[in-house]
Amino acid sequence: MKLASWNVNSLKVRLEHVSEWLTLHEPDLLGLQELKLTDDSFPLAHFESMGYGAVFAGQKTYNGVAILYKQASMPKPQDVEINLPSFPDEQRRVIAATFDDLRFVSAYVVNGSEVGSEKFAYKLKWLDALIKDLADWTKKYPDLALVGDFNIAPADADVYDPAAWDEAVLCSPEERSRFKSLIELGYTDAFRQFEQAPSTFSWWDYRQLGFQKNRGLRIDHILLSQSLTPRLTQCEIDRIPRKKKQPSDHAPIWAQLK
DNA sequence: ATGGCAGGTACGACCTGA
Repeated sequence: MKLASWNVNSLKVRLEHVSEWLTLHEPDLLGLQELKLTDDSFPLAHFESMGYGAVFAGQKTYNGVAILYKQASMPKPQDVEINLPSFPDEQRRVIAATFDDLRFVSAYVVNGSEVGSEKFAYKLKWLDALIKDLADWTKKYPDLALVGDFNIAPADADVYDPAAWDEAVLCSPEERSRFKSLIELGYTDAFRQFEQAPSTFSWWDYRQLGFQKNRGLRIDHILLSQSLTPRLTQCEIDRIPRKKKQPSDHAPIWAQLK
């Protein structure tokens, strides 16, 4: 089974890229973030014509998350949940669904703007709620995959210039300690279970040739619960879509489970 | 310290992203 995640930065603009990637990789489950569209504009019929079903939670202009599932291999999603149960929010940042015994969560963690800002405080509170709710979910659903844009680079190895990003947003000790709390619930950072090329990132700034110079961060992750981890056989970040014309600033990440 | 690039909203200029 192949699980994947991609922050598409507008599904409307990226629909062709997503469709090409689905055709090429045929993931069983794909979590999407930053749809930037309302539910009435979600291209459900298009995905269905490609053999994918979807559950989604969008809003105007910002945020928005979805789960695509391959209809040939996956049952209909059960117990669809939107947002964090312990954090009522207008912003659509989480969608979760169960496929057989697998709980799959697609999350778009708050960016946080700048360390010390109001948005940063909101990010930390949001992450505290995620830690609490993930603990509860894990009891209920032992086989759980949490995928998405975490907006946290867990370690200096996940940053092109750790000195320049020292204690900056996405890299601060407050954010990293919360990422660690997620891991300490028994989760595995799937990407780090394998030997990886140094300086492998999942996001690059559009400006100043960020991608061409590989000035990036690894902030998109696939976390697997303890019972799921032994099934993990491969995890890759796919840079190819980032090379296309009019790309998302994020690359997709995928994991293979046996 | 600032701005640079991109998308959305809405049609000028600003907000947000990371």
